[in-house]
Amino acid sequence: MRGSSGTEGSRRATVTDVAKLAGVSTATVSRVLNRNYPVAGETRTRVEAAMEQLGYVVNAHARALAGASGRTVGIIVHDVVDPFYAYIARGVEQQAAQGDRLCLVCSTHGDPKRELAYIDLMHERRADAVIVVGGSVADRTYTSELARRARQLDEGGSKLVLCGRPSLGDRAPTASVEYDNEGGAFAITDHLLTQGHERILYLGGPPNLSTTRDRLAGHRRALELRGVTPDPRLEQPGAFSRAFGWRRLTELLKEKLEFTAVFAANDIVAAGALQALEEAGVRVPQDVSLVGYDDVPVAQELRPRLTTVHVPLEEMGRQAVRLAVPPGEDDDWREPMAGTLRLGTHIVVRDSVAPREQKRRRT
Amino acid sequence: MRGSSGTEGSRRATVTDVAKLAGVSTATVSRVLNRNYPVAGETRTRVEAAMEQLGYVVNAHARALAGASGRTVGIIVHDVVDPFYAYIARGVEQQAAQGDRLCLVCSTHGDPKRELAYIDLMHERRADAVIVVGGSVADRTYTSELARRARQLDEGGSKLVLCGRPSLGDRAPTASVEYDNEGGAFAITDHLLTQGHERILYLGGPPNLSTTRDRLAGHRRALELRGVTPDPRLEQPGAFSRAFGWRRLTELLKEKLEFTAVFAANDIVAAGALQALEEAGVRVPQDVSLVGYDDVPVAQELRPRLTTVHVPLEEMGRQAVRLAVPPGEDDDWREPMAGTLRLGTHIVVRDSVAPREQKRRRT
DNA sequence: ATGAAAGCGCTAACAT
DNA sequence: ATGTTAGCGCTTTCAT
Repeated sequence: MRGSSGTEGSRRATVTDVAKLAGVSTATVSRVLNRNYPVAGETRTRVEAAMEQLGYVVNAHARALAGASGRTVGIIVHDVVDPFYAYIARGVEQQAAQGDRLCLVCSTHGDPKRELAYIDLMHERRADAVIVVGGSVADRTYTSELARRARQLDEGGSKLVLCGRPSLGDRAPTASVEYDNEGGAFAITDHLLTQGHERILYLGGPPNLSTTRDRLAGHRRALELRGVTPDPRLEQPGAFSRAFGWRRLTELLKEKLEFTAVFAANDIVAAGALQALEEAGVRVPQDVSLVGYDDVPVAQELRPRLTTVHVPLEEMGRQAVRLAVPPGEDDDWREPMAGTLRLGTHIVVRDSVAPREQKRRRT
Repeated sequence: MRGSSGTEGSRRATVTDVAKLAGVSTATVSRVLNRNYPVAGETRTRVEAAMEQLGYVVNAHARALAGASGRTVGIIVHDVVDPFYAYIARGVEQQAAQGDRLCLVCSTHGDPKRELAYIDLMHERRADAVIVVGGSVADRTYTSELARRARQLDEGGSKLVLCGRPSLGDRAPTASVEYDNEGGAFAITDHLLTQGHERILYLGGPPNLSTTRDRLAGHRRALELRGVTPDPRLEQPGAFSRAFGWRRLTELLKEKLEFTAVFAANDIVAAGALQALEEAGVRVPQDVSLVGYDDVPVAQELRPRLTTVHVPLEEMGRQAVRLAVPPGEDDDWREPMAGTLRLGTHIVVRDSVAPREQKRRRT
């Protein structure tokens, strides 16, 4: 077998090779490639045969350099295996594919520096859009760096899209897809309140992340509205991980902190919390009620099935792409959609919440 | 704010602009960009200042066209939200990032035609490696199309990597990372057999997929070795979805099919099966034992916690990249690793299997 | 240490 | 309908 490792023999075929073999000009080859211009049927056949014979594969770099779009959208997440991000990524990918685009995907693992670096990398690739997903840290220099990139991208005709985080305001030309994070938190805390719970432990989520701040804000607003005085001990942010949920709650249980319900910052944290409760012999929901956030599939696998807030993850991903690139099949340049979008959330009631009255073991 | 939408005003800055502003040649700009060649400190500073001032962002397409690698690896999965693929993707991404590469990711949703089309798209992008993940269908023309692409890629100095599927043999120049699929299935069926189960229902997995065939093969081998006659009614492939697991098992239960254990084709199917069992009032593991495959996180959330086969997903992803591109930090061209790799699997015993003797409700 | 110039493979005017 | 040609933005000999 030939060419078993790159450096020898047959160079890749180019339009010139194809043109030569087919006895036409490179322009003609380009035309059959792009089906944009009339080409005689017989010529087309000849060119296609030549391509086939040469195993010709068009060079997207050359094409992009010559003026065409790179047909790429970039997406930057914390972690591709986290279902929150995975579902958004799925929406992005789906919508991108519909516009005949490929996705560049990368993970920052929560490091804002990496996020900025990846934006640059994607800009270098001339992505049509760069979508940064998930909460952002509240940090002056980070924010202004981000804004700077938004401007750079925009000047080059690309778009920075914020997905699931607050807009940068008019400080920068971005599109953004948000969801009613605060509202969802309000609603589910209210749900707990309605069931008679007042000592609600808020557990998990990086304290500096916009996501956490918004959820916490909704939580507090609900508390206030019912005249429940917030207890700082009951606010225990930390991380968005199962391990954190388990560990912190285990400690808290050991410390005999009093609460009748747990509001986990997301479903993953809830899974960890549930394990901690289970191990401590605390029954859910009879002894303690538990809710999560996001409504990712694991919520349905937990026992009891988790009451949580549904977030339209996949839809957010799709909209993020729509906001930045023309949705049509072909290359038509009808302007992309609006500049900012806010999707709704709603609570999904399952089996992890019970009225406070049923409890016996805790206050 | 300027340039709010592409088509107007300031074109993107190029090396030429930078060179002009810094009062040097484009060659010099290129040199400071790549840090490959000596450049006077003072010159470098001046060039960097110019870049900063112009908001210069190098064009990766031009760079790639001029001969550099595109620093991209492509990965093709069935679905990015399926944890089996997500974890492999994570490994790929991680290893790619280590080599300073970005990942192109796309989903076929199980359609081989799309898979082939995506390979082409990635080839057009001149990806250093194209990694196709997951089982493959047994289809003559598909296989030869795949082989053809492997050859094309190889001639161009890229590599097609098969991850989690059988190699194409010497029909084509590919690298491949497999895992002991058959062995894992053998082991877990044997585990069931050891507990006294003989009527084991194999549930789920597309029948035409290599993954299913291998798992089923291991399952049958274990059965044979113990002299258990296989009952065709007990082999119920179908799909790799929770919905399938639930639906099919619900039907089977209704038909009073007799079995004392269920071997779900993967953990997701197991989740569906567990729900069906639960709804039918069948206790797991007292009445029926249940096992899965893959050992993805949901296995630990199910109640009872699922006994399953661990597959080194992330590691597979990492190795897939190593096989195709030089692992080093920098561009050194020490040859990539071996051509084919087979990783081990092992069973993880949790709480979803009990000895047959304990049962009362079913034979 | 730096500059000049020749491409890399393709597309898009502009001719014919 | 098809051919000619001039770039796109960068890297890279080859000079100096």
